[in-house]
This record gives sequence, structure tokens and C-alpha cells, in this order.
Amino acid sequence: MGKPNLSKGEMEIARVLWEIGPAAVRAVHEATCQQRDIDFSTVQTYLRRLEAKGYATSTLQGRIRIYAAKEKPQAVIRDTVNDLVTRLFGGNAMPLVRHLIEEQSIDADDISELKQLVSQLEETRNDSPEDRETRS
Amino acid sequence: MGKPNLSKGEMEIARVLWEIGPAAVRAVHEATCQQRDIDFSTVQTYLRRLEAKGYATSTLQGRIRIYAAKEKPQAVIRDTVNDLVTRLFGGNAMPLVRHLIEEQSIDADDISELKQLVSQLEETRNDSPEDRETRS
DNA sequence: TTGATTCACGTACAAGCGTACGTGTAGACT
DNA sequence: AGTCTACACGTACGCTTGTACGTGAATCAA
Repeated sequence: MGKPNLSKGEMEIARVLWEIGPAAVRAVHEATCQQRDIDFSTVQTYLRRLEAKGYATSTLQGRIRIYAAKEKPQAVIRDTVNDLVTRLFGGNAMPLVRHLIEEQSIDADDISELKQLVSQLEETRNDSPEDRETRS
Repeated sequence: MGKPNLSKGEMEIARVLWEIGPAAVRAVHEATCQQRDIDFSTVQTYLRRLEAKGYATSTLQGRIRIYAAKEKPQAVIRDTVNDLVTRLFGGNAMPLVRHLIEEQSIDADDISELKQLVSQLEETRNDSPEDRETRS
């Protein structure tokens, strides 16, 4: 029952939609082709499919059809990343985190944020009684 | 030139192949269906396609065909994650890291490793002269 | 030796995907 | 009014994916 999956191409367009908010095909196309050569019609098709799959809505504003994202990015991101972690890492998230930290471009600001995130996580762990059982 | 992409299903099988090393279809199937209900023939097809795409090799050992991964996991992981980061996060890796740390199951051991990784990264940054230009 | 089991291998087939063209029409320009 | 332009919408098409069946050969059990 959960909506059908998004393909890679569809995801790309969905992300742009989230980023720029409700927009006409042209706007989405312009934002997208900034980064990648892609035909107007192709974007249009993706938007149509996005709507067909329930990830976007659209209304006619005069003659122009305006598309808007329907699902929150969080949900889609969670599902997608979960799937990736399952298939490529057998369900264990750490290898992916490791990979990202080691191989991807993380700048100085990111490092401080990371440090913060980690300490935060540490705290949360300490005063959550649910984890008591973990301490065998 | 670069080998064609792996689909999700193919990736799943590729991961198993990396994990258990060179193996017959049956072994791969058994390892896989531990986690997911999947037909023997389906696994077989995936292995064939993996070979067709250049990600695996196979040889007949008697009557049994043994498949072995060809590419190193690293390369495939890098490409796949890169693609995901591009499409879903517009090329910025941090949101994904954040997501993983916040939403996925990271246990106590992982936290210490993370702390280590981050400090290591910090060091590397400090004595790498290449980054000098970054300091405007 | 005969029947059952186990494979490899070819084949299938519908749905999904990436990419795009063509046609018709509604405003914009002249 | 006539032409240009931009857009919606339908349609297309070859490729990939997910999933699997059937056939024939080889091996094992009796």
C-alpha cells in the first residue's frame, strides 16, 4: 500500500521540488538543468509520474500547471536510505557512515557539527532508561 | 566505458557475494534467502546479469558454476553513494551523515568509533597543505 | 538400471525507466 | 487578424528489472 518507490531520476526531480517549492515545469527544469543536461519534456514526464505515484500534486494556475511536493522529504529519505543500507550493507548503517566520513567532502564546519552530533547522541544514550538492558 | 550500474536487486546479490566469497548459486541463494524470500532462479539470473555487466566472473567447477565478485566493494559503494548523494541531497554529503546518525541505529561502540573518526579527520585536515587555499 | 534430485542455461514477460517527439491550443507580439 | 511561442498532454520506444518457468543433462539414491 505504501506508495511505489521512486526511481533515481524521479528522486532528483522530487528533490528539486522540495528545494524550490511549488513550481511550474519550466522552473523545475531550469533548476535541474543547472546541474545536469536534461530535456524539458523529460522533466515534465518525471513530474507527471511523481504525481501518478502520489508524491506530488498539481493544479492549473491559468494555463500553467503548478506542481507541489506532497510527501515530506524525511519520509522518502528514510525509506531510500534504509533500502540502501539493507541492500548494500546488509542492514548495518555504520559502514555507510564510515564511508561518508572518510571518502566524501566534509569541511571544517561539518566537522564541528559532527562532533556536536556525536556528543548529543552520547548524552541521549546515557539518560535513556530503555537502553538499560544493553548493559549485560 | 565504466561498467553499467547495478540495480538494487543486483547489489543485494553482489553484497552477498562479497561477504561469502566465491560460491555456487545455491550458496548465494541460501545466504540471501536468510534475510529475504527470493527464488533460486531469481538469484541465478542476478548472478548471470552481474557477470554480464562485468561485476563478477564465473567458472565451471565440475558441473557447478562458481561465481566470484570481480570489482572491489569500495568502488561500487563509492559510485552508488555518490549517486545517491547527488540525486537526493544535491551533492552535499552532510545531510546524509546527519540523517544516519540521527535516525539509524548507532550503538555505543559505534559512537566511540565515530568520535575517533572525527578527530582523525580533524587532524588530517590540519596538516594537509593542500587545503591551505581554503582559508580565504 | 531406473527414478528422483539438482543444476545450468535459455527463455519469458510484464512493469518500470529514461528520454523524448508531436499535436493542439492559448496567450503574446506585430 | 495572423504569426510566433510556450505549454499541456498524449504517446512512443527501446532498455532494464524483478521474477520466474521449463528443459535437458548430470548426479545420487535404491
